[in-house]
Amino acid sequence: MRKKISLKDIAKKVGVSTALVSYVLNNQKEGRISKIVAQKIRDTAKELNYSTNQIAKSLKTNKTYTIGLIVSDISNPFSSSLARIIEDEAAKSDYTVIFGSSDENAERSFKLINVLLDRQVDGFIIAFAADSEQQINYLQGMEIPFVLIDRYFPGMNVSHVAINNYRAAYMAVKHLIDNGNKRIGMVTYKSTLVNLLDRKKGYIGALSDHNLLIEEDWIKEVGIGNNQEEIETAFDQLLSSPGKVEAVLFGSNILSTHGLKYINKHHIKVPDDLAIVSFDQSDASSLFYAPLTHIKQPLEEMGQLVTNILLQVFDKNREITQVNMDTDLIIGQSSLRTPL
Amino acid sequence: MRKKISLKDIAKKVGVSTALVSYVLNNQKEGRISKIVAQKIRDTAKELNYSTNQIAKSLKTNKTYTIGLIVSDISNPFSSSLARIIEDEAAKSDYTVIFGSSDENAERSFKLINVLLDRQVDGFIIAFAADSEQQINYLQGMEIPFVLIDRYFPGMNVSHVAINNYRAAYMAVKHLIDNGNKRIGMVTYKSTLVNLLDRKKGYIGALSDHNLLIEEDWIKEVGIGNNQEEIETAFDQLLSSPGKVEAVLFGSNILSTHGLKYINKHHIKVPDDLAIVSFDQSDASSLFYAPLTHIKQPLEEMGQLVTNILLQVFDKNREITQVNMDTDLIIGQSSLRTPL
DNA sequence: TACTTTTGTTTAAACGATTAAACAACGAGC
DNA sequence: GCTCGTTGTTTAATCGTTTAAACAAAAGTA
Repeated sequence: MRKKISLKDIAKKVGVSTALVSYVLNNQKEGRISKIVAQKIRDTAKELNYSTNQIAKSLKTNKTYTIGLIVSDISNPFSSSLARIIEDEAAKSDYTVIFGSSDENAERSFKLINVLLDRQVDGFIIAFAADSEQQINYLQGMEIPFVLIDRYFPGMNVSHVAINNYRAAYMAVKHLIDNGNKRIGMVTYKSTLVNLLDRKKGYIGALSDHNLLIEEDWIKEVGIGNNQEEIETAFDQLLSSPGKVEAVLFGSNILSTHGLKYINKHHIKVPDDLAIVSFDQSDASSLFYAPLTHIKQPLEEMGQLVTNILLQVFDKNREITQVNMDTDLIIGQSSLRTPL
Repeated sequence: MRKKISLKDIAKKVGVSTALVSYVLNNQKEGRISKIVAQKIRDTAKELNYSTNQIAKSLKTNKTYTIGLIVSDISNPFSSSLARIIEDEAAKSDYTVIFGSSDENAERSFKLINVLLDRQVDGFIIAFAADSEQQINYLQGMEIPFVLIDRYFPGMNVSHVAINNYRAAYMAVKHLIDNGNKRIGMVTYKSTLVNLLDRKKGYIGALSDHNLLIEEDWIKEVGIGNNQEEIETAFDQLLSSPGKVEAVLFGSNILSTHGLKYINKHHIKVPDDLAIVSFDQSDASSLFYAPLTHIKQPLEEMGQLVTNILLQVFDKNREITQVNMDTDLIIGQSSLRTPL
């Protein structure tokens, strides 16, 4: 790689000190610098196509204008959509984003954090895996700014942006109940992540408030690196009489995609044989014959908010902000049983 | 943010110079350094939880171990899958990835490149937008390593990893022809990108080699920031008699997703009323009632290869490597017309 | 005229690492 | 005892910026 033009090069060409060049190019000491020299410096900078070496600048200023983003898996649409929103929002304030995928693995996430710390990121936006409390303590110990996205850890005094999972699940199940379903199951992840537990609680809460049966067997939990197979057995069980469910709530878009595949394969009639509501949708669901009723997360707002909270922390606003946004329930055919 | 431990801190604590600490921690001057002191330095480094300030190291060594990745849109599954593969492959060699989305816009891409250059990335992996020849010249002028992914520009002496688009389209259309289709349309992007033009050429080549009609009106080109609407009118035209097509080739997974939505909405019978083949699939297509026949790009190999080519260039292997990989045609129901 | 201020610019240290070169102490060889 | 080579460590420059402080010259004030 050809060597880049430095302040020194400009200084030499104009015949001044690098300090003066730096002052001019950063618009500092305005009024103290002769207009003629300033203009000459600016012209030469442009002529030589100068641009700052951010590495050097960062070393001096201890600021990299870089945000570390740790998601579960960047190839997952939820993560990548978020990444795009964060990228755009960060760019507005001249920040760039370095990312890494943790695969819901606390150890991997810890490694990533350290790699990014060595690179002196100014702060983090993190979707922590389960059991990451000590990583939170670690980051707090270093006093490095960070904001959680999607996930939250009760009892930990940390900023986060997520949705109101209890309410979302509650509304979804209530909707199913309102539409005549009584035997309602849920397919979710086996996980100790509080956002997922809240979804389960919301599901149970709605059933309980409406005096409906809560059956252990109707809550199916699959592994996080979930495979179609696990979903298949879960469904085999949910749909086998006796104890067959009439409706099911999916805990994520990936789960519902797998579920819909099963449903397609076994020619189950939605919503008449089985009513469905899901957390999030995917491109996939738009192709399902019965448009999917789903909980819609305000991803755009969430991504922008989480970025801006982090930027505010950079500006020394050290308050803790914990936001659990409300979601909309988008009603499609998949949950609207044909009246008899 | 709490100040990080530096070499100086270790040096002071152990009572040696920073140089010695640096040598020890980098395993240099082995055999020259007393084992006792070396051990003491290592212990203290661990005790103080030292880790390198990459920014300082980069400034001195002029190497950031960072790869700039410019994709069309990180929230698009093709890009994000690729990003994940590149992330993993780069991590194996201790590189991190900074990304940006160009939105197929050459100007945006140019800005991104400069932002990443200021951050001293060691090289780029880029899916250039159309009309980016001068950006290629720009990068070559600075002698900064870069490799193109997915896209290529004939006549430019640049490394790239992509697929053999002509062959892929040719095989897809041949498959349709072999299955009895004669009136075959194509839905693609309006673009001067050579990879897309090659797809069109492959489509035309196959038709021509089999002495089939090539109708201008059967090639529908939609804008890149494509919307469902454009696809709808394209399909309205393709499927209106006279001149109705029997089969269609989609130029990308996004296009086919939109197309499948249309097909669902209008209750078109696939493959009997319309046979379909697509470039790439998505989660979406797996939910379509007729499993989608599609051209499968070897994304994993491509991502790994492009990363490794770049890493090789870093190691002063300055050869140009241009790879157009072969694709597989995955045959599903969507193209297999029921024999009469 | 002799000061203080203002204006315009330079000096030099610093950020945290790397690394060639210098240096000191010691043992070996003759 | 003198030189030389080896071993172990330090010195100091450097990467490209930033920035407080110093400085010099010109302008203002009394």
